[in-house]
Amino acid sequence: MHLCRKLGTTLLRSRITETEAYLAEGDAASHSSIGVRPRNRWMFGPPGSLYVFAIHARCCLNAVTESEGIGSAVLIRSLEPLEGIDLMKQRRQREKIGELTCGPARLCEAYGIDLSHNGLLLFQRKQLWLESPLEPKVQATEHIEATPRIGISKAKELPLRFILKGNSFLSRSS
DNA sequence: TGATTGATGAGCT
DNA sequence: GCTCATCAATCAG
Repeated sequence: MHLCRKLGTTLLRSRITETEAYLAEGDAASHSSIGVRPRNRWMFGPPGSLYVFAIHARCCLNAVTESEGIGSAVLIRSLEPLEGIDLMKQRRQREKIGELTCGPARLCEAYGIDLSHNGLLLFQRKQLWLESPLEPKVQATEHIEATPRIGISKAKELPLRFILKGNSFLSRSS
């Protein structure tokens, strides 16, 4: 899918290349595992809403997946920039395209996403939304692969990170 | 070898 | 329990 963002008069569009799933049950790494708290309450919102959390003075973006009250979401970890690249460079203070949106906190900075976007509904297509591209979603040289998640200390073994293998816009090389 | 990043964890209430 | 930014890991030069 493409992640689209209206920022002033500029349209940002990028292809999602890497995500991680965080489950409602049996997942110690999931923020929802401790129950509803002020910090994580947006993770229990309706499907298609946003859960944005702050970590190390930065933000990370999740899309809530399950029904309201369940507490399951997908962390967007990396993007391949397609449109609005100049604005992303400006926001990130970086010239290299590979440093704009590769990494969960990087893409939030490039897209201007912060805690104020918590609860935003993706399907309302206002500030932030998803679009299904017309061209093939996965190129012939790519395929989706599941790997263990990155940067967590609990439930490391679960294969809940999904990458577009063959695409260079991932949060980590390999 | 220096910079950047980050589903944490120390410290305070 | 909540706030808020460390420093280890990883990557770029």
